[in-house]
Amino acid sequence: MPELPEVETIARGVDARVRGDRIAEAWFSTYREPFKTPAERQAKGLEGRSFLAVHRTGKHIVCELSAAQWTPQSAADGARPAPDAQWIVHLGMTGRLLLTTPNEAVVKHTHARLRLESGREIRFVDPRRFGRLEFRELKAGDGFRGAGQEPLTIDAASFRSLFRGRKLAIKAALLNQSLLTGVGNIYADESLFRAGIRPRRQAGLLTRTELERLRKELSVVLEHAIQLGGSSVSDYVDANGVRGFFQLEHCVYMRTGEPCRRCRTPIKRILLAGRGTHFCPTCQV
DNA sequence: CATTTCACCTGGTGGC
DNA sequence: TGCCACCAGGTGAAAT
Repeated sequence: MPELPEVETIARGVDARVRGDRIAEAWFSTYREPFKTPAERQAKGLEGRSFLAVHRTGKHIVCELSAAQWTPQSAADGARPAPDAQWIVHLGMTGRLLLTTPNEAVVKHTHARLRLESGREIRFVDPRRFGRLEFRELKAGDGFRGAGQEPLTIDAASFRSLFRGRKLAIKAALLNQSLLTGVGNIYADESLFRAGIRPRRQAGLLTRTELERLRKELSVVLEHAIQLGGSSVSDYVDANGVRGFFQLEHCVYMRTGEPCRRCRTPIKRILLAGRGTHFCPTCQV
Protein backbone atom coordinates (compact mmCIF):
# COMPACT_ATOMS: atom_id res chain seq x y z
CA MET A 1 0.00 0.00 0.00
CA PRO A 2 2.35 2.52 1.15
CA GLU A 3 4.58 4.98 -0.54
CA LEU A 4 6.30 8.00 0.95
CA PRO A 5 3.17 10.01 1.87
CA GLU A 6 1.38 7.07 3.47
CA VAL A 7 4.47 6.00 5.40
CA GLU A 8 5.08 9.60 6.52
CA THR A 9 1.48 9.87 7.73
CA ILE A 10 1.72 6.64 9.68
CA ALA A 11 5.12 7.49 11.18
CA ARG A 12 3.84 10.88 12.37
CA GLY A 13 0.75 9.31 13.90
CA VAL A 14 2.71 6.65 15.73
CA ASP A 15 5.35 9.12 16.87
CA ALA A 16 2.78 11.42 18.45
CA ARG A 17 1.28 8.56 20.44
CA VAL A 18 4.22 6.44 21.59
CA ARG A 19 7.02 8.89 22.40
CA GLY A 20 8.36 7.98 25.82
CA ASP A 21 6.21 4.86 26.04
CA ARG A 22 7.85 1.61 27.07
CA ILE A 23 7.28 -1.79 25.46
CA ALA A 24 6.07 -4.17 28.14
CA GLU A 25 5.66 -7.22 25.96
CA ALA A 26 6.19 -8.14 22.32
CA TRP A 27 4.42 -10.95 20.49
CA PHE A 28 5.07 -12.25 16.98
CA SER A 29 3.16 -14.67 14.77
CA THR A 30 4.80 -17.89 13.66
CA TYR A 31 5.07 -16.83 10.02
CA ARG A 32 8.70 -16.47 9.11
CA GLU A 33 8.33 -14.25 6.06
CA PRO A 34 7.77 -10.85 7.63
CA PHE A 35 10.79 -11.04 9.86
CA LYS A 36 14.24 -9.93 8.82
CA THR A 37 15.23 -10.51 12.42
CA PRO A 38 14.09 -13.77 14.05
CA ALA A 39 10.96 -13.30 16.15
CA GLU A 40 12.61 -14.29 19.43
CA ARG A 41 15.45 -11.84 18.97
CA GLN A 42 13.04 -9.05 18.06
CA ALA A 43 10.84 -9.70 21.07
CA LYS A 44 13.81 -9.82 23.39
CA GLY A 45 15.28 -6.59 22.02
CA LEU A 46 11.99 -4.70 22.08
CA GLU A 47 10.79 -5.66 25.54
CA GLY A 48 11.81 -3.09 28.14
CA ARG A 49 12.88 -0.49 25.60
CA SER A 50 11.21 2.92 25.23
CA PHE A 51 10.33 4.89 22.10
CA LEU A 52 12.41 8.03 21.71
CA ALA A 53 10.96 8.97 18.32
CA VAL A 54 9.39 7.45 15.21
CA HIS A 55 10.17 8.78 11.75
CA ARG A 56 10.22 7.87 8.07
CA THR A 57 13.19 7.06 5.84
CA GLY A 58 12.12 6.25 2.28
CA LYS A 59 9.32 3.73 2.69
CA HIS A 60 10.63 2.55 6.06
CA ILE A 61 9.20 3.47 9.45
CA VAL A 62 12.12 3.79 11.83
CA CYS A 63 11.49 3.61 15.59
CA GLU A 64 14.36 4.97 17.69
CA LEU A 65 14.57 3.02 20.92
CA SER A 66 16.45 3.17 24.18
CA ALA A 67 16.83 0.79 27.07
CA ALA A 68 17.21 3.79 29.39
CA GLN A 69 14.10 5.03 31.15
CA TRP A 70 12.90 8.30 29.63
CA THR A 71 9.80 10.44 30.03
CA PRO A 72 9.42 13.26 27.48
CA GLN A 73 7.37 15.50 29.79
CA SER A 74 9.82 15.46 32.66
CA ALA A 75 13.11 15.55 30.77
CA ALA A 76 14.66 18.50 28.99
CA ASP A 77 15.63 17.85 25.38
CA GLY A 78 19.28 17.59 26.34
CA ALA A 79 18.46 14.81 28.75
CA ARG A 80 17.04 12.57 26.05
CA PRO A 81 19.18 9.45 25.80
CA ALA A 82 20.80 8.49 22.50
CA PRO A 83 19.03 5.61 20.74
CA ASP A 84 20.67 2.23 21.31
CA ALA A 85 18.41 0.25 18.99
CA GLN A 86 15.94 0.62 16.13
CA TRP A 87 12.79 -1.21 15.12
CA ILE A 88 12.37 -0.86 11.38
CA VAL A 89 9.03 -1.54 9.72
CA HIS A 90 8.49 -1.87 5.98
CA LEU A 91 4.82 -2.24 5.07
CA GLY A 92 5.25 -3.95 1.69
CA MET A 93 2.01 -3.79 -0.31
CA THR A 94 -0.61 -4.46 2.32
CA GLY A 95 1.10 -3.86 5.66
CA ARG A 96 -0.58 -1.73 8.31
CA LEU A 97 0.73 -0.42 11.60
CA LEU A 98 -2.14 0.26 13.97
CA LEU A 99 -2.50 1.69 17.44
CA THR A 100 -5.13 -0.18 19.42
CA THR A 101 -6.00 -1.21 22.93
CA PRO A 102 -5.01 -4.74 23.99
CA ASN A 103 -8.62 -5.95 24.22
CA GLU A 104 -9.56 -4.93 20.67
CA ALA A 105 -10.32 -7.94 18.46
CA VAL A 106 -7.19 -9.27 16.76
CA VAL A 107 -7.84 -9.29 13.03
CA LYS A 108 -6.64 -11.99 10.64
CA HIS A 109 -3.03 -11.60 9.44
CA THR A 110 -1.84 -9.85 12.58
CA HIS A 111 1.88 -10.67 12.74
CA ALA A 112 3.12 -8.53 15.62
CA ARG A 113 1.69 -6.98 18.79
CA LEU A 114 3.67 -4.65 21.04
CA ARG A 115 1.93 -4.03 24.36
CA LEU A 116 2.97 -0.67 25.80
CA GLU A 117 3.03 0.40 29.42
CA SER A 118 0.56 3.21 28.72
CA GLY A 119 -2.04 0.60 27.90
CA ARG A 120 -1.80 1.11 24.15
CA GLU A 121 -0.81 -1.57 21.70
CA ILE A 122 0.96 -1.40 18.35
CA ARG A 123 -0.14 -4.02 15.82
CA PHE A 124 1.40 -5.01 12.52
CA VAL A 125 -1.16 -6.50 10.13
CA ASP A 126 -0.16 -7.70 6.66
CA PRO A 127 -2.27 -10.14 4.57
CA ARG A 128 0.20 -10.57 1.72
CA ARG A 129 3.23 -10.74 3.97
CA PHE A 130 5.41 -8.60 1.71
CA GLY A 131 6.18 -6.35 4.67
CA ARG A 132 9.34 -6.73 6.75
CA LEU A 133 10.17 -6.20 10.41
CA GLU A 134 13.71 -5.71 11.59
CA PHE A 135 15.33 -5.08 14.95
CA ARG A 136 18.86 -3.78 15.13
CA GLU A 137 21.10 -2.76 17.97
CA LEU A 138 23.00 0.43 17.19
CA LYS A 139 26.74 0.52 17.34
CA ALA A 140 28.27 4.02 17.53
CA GLY A 141 25.41 5.87 15.86
CA ASP A 142 25.22 3.86 12.62
CA GLY A 143 21.48 4.13 12.11
CA PHE A 144 19.36 2.76 9.30
CA ARG A 145 19.86 4.59 6.04
CA GLY A 146 17.96 3.96 2.81
CA ALA A 147 20.13 3.41 -0.24
CA GLY A 148 18.60 6.22 -2.30
CA GLN A 149 18.07 9.97 -1.97
CA GLU A 150 15.02 11.59 -0.40
CA PRO A 151 12.83 13.14 -3.13
CA LEU A 152 11.62 15.97 -0.88
CA THR A 153 15.07 17.36 -0.18
CA ILE A 154 17.24 16.44 -3.16
CA ASP A 155 18.67 19.42 -5.09
CA ALA A 156 18.44 19.91 -8.84
CA ALA A 157 22.00 18.87 -9.69
CA SER A 158 21.89 15.67 -7.65
CA PHE A 159 18.51 14.83 -9.14
CA ARG A 160 19.87 15.16 -12.69
CA SER A 161 22.93 13.07 -11.89
CA LEU A 162 20.73 10.18 -10.73
CA PHE A 163 19.47 9.66 -14.27
CA ARG A 164 22.49 10.67 -16.35
CA GLY A 165 23.48 8.00 -18.87
CA ARG A 166 20.65 5.65 -17.88
CA LYS A 167 18.97 3.68 -20.61
CA LEU A 168 15.94 2.51 -18.67
CA ALA A 169 12.50 4.16 -18.78
CA ILE A 170 12.08 7.14 -16.48
CA LYS A 171 9.20 5.42 -14.69
CA ALA A 172 11.38 2.38 -13.93
CA ALA A 173 14.10 4.73 -12.69
CA LEU A 174 11.66 6.52 -10.37
CA LEU A 175 10.68 3.17 -8.86
CA ASN A 176 14.31 2.16 -8.24
CA GLN A 177 14.79 2.69 -4.51
CA SER A 178 18.56 2.87 -4.75
CA LEU A 179 18.21 6.07 -6.81
CA LEU A 180 15.27 7.81 -5.14
CA THR A 181 13.72 6.36 -2.03
CA GLY A 182 10.02 6.48 -1.23
CA VAL A 183 8.50 6.79 -4.72
CA GLY A 184 6.15 3.97 -5.72
CA ASN A 185 3.67 3.24 -8.48
CA ILE A 186 1.08 5.92 -7.65
CA TYR A 187 3.42 8.87 -7.25
CA ALA A 188 5.64 7.83 -10.15
CA ASP A 189 2.60 7.98 -12.46
CA GLU A 190 1.20 11.15 -10.90
CA SER A 191 4.47 13.08 -10.98
CA LEU A 192 5.15 12.10 -14.60
CA PHE A 193 1.69 13.32 -15.56
CA ARG A 194 2.22 16.63 -13.80
CA ALA A 195 5.62 17.05 -15.45
CA GLY A 196 4.17 16.18 -18.87
CA ILE A 197 6.59 13.30 -19.45
CA ARG A 198 5.69 9.90 -20.89
CA PRO A 199 6.64 7.03 -18.59
CA ARG A 200 8.53 5.15 -21.32
CA ARG A 201 10.93 8.01 -22.09
CA GLN A 202 14.55 6.99 -21.60
CA ALA A 203 15.74 8.46 -18.30
CA GLY A 204 19.16 9.52 -19.58
CA LEU A 205 17.70 11.41 -22.54
CA LEU A 206 15.39 13.74 -20.63
CA THR A 207 16.33 17.40 -20.92
CA ARG A 208 17.54 19.46 -17.99
CA THR A 209 14.24 21.39 -18.07
CA GLU A 210 12.16 18.21 -18.02
CA LEU A 211 14.13 16.77 -15.12
CA GLU A 212 13.76 19.96 -13.13
CA ARG A 213 10.03 19.96 -13.82
CA LEU A 214 9.86 16.35 -12.70
CA ARG A 215 11.77 17.04 -9.49
CA LYS A 216 9.46 19.95 -8.61
CA GLU A 217 6.23 18.15 -9.49
CA LEU A 218 7.29 15.05 -7.61
CA SER A 219 7.97 17.12 -4.54
CA VAL A 220 4.68 19.03 -4.89
CA VAL A 221 2.59 15.90 -5.35
CA LEU A 222 4.23 14.14 -2.41
CA GLU A 223 3.75 17.15 -0.12
CA HIS A 224 0.15 17.55 -1.22
CA ALA A 225 -0.52 13.86 -0.56
CA ILE A 226 1.03 14.10 2.90
CA GLN A 227 -1.31 17.02 3.66
CA LEU A 228 -4.28 14.84 2.74
CA GLY A 229 -3.08 11.86 4.78
CA GLY A 230 -1.95 9.77 1.80
CA SER A 231 -3.93 7.76 -0.77
CA SER A 232 -6.41 5.12 0.33
CA VAL A 233 -6.70 2.93 -2.74
CA SER A 234 -8.23 -0.08 -1.02
CA ASP A 235 -7.89 -0.47 2.70
CA TYR A 236 -5.02 1.81 3.66
CA VAL A 237 -5.51 3.59 6.99
CA ASP A 238 -3.13 5.58 9.15
CA ALA A 239 -2.03 4.53 12.63
CA ASN A 240 -5.38 5.65 14.04
CA GLY A 241 -7.42 3.79 11.44
CA VAL A 242 -8.24 6.91 9.42
CA ARG A 243 -8.27 6.78 5.62
CA GLY A 244 -6.32 9.21 3.45
CA PHE A 245 -7.93 11.42 0.82
CA PHE A 246 -5.32 11.89 -1.87
CA GLN A 247 -6.86 9.18 -4.07
CA LEU A 248 -9.56 11.77 -4.90
CA GLU A 249 -6.85 13.96 -6.45
CA HIS A 250 -5.27 11.29 -8.65
CA CYS A 251 -4.99 12.48 -12.25
CA VAL A 252 -3.97 9.19 -13.89
CA TYR A 253 -3.38 6.37 -11.40
CA MET A 254 -6.19 3.79 -11.74
CA ARG A 255 -8.14 6.09 -14.06
CA THR A 256 -7.79 3.97 -17.22
CA GLY A 257 -10.31 5.06 -19.86
CA GLU A 258 -11.52 8.01 -17.80
CA PRO A 259 -11.09 11.50 -19.27
CA CYS A 260 -7.87 13.38 -18.50
CA ARG A 261 -8.62 16.15 -16.01
CA ARG A 262 -6.78 18.62 -18.24
CA CYS A 263 -7.71 17.70 -21.83
CA ARG A 264 -10.43 15.00 -21.63
CA THR A 265 -8.37 12.43 -23.58
CA PRO A 266 -9.00 8.94 -22.14
CA ILE A 267 -6.21 7.87 -19.78
CA LYS A 268 -4.14 4.99 -21.15
CA ARG A 269 -2.79 2.02 -19.25
CA ILE A 270 0.33 0.11 -20.28
CA LEU A 271 2.59 -2.41 -18.58
CA LEU A 272 6.04 -1.05 -17.71
CA ALA A 273 8.60 -2.66 -15.43
CA GLY A 274 5.89 -5.19 -14.64
CA ARG A 275 3.62 -2.52 -13.18
CA GLY A 276 0.38 -1.01 -14.37
CA THR A 277 1.32 2.42 -15.73
CA HIS A 278 -1.15 5.20 -16.39
CA PHE A 279 -0.70 8.33 -18.49
CA CYS A 280 -2.41 10.86 -20.72
CA PRO A 281 -1.30 10.38 -24.36
CA THR A 282 -2.02 14.05 -25.07
CA CYS A 283 -0.58 15.87 -22.05
CA GLN A 284 2.52 13.69 -21.72
CA VAL A 285 5.13 13.72 -24.48
C1' DC B 1 27.65 -3.39 -13.84
C1' DA B 2 22.79 -2.16 -15.61
C1' DT B 3 18.45 -3.78 -16.63
C1' DT B 4 14.52 -7.00 -16.90
C1' DT B 5 11.69 -10.64 -15.26
C1' DC B 6 9.66 -13.30 -11.94
C1' DA B 7 8.48 -15.22 -7.49
C1' DC B 8 6.77 -14.17 -3.24
C1' DC B 9 1.44 -13.87 -0.87
C1' DT B 10 -3.77 -13.06 -0.04
C1' DG B 11 -7.95 -11.03 -1.39
C1' DG B 12 -11.12 -8.43 -4.26
C1' DT B 13 -13.45 -7.94 -8.67
C1' DG B 14 -15.63 -8.99 -12.86
C1' DG B 15 -16.76 -12.39 -16.60
C1' DC B 16 -18.98 -16.63 -17.65
C1' DT C 1 -23.47 -19.39 -6.12
C1' DG C 2 -19.07 -21.00 -8.00
C1' DC C 3 -14.97 -21.11 -10.65
C1' DC C 4 -11.31 -18.69 -12.89
C1' DA C 5 -8.35 -15.20 -14.61
C1' DC C 6 -6.48 -11.08 -13.51
C1' DC C 7 -5.22 -7.27 -10.75
C1' DA C 8 -3.28 -4.80 -6.51
C1' DG C 9 0.50 0.58 -2.84
C1' DG C 10 6.92 -3.57 -3.20
C1' DT C 11 11.18 -5.70 -3.43
C1' DG C 12 15.01 -8.75 -3.99
C1' DA C 13 16.98 -12.81 -6.37
C1' DA C 14 17.92 -14.76 -10.73
C1' DA C 15 18.41 -14.30 -15.48
C1' DT C 16 19.94 -11.65 -19.49
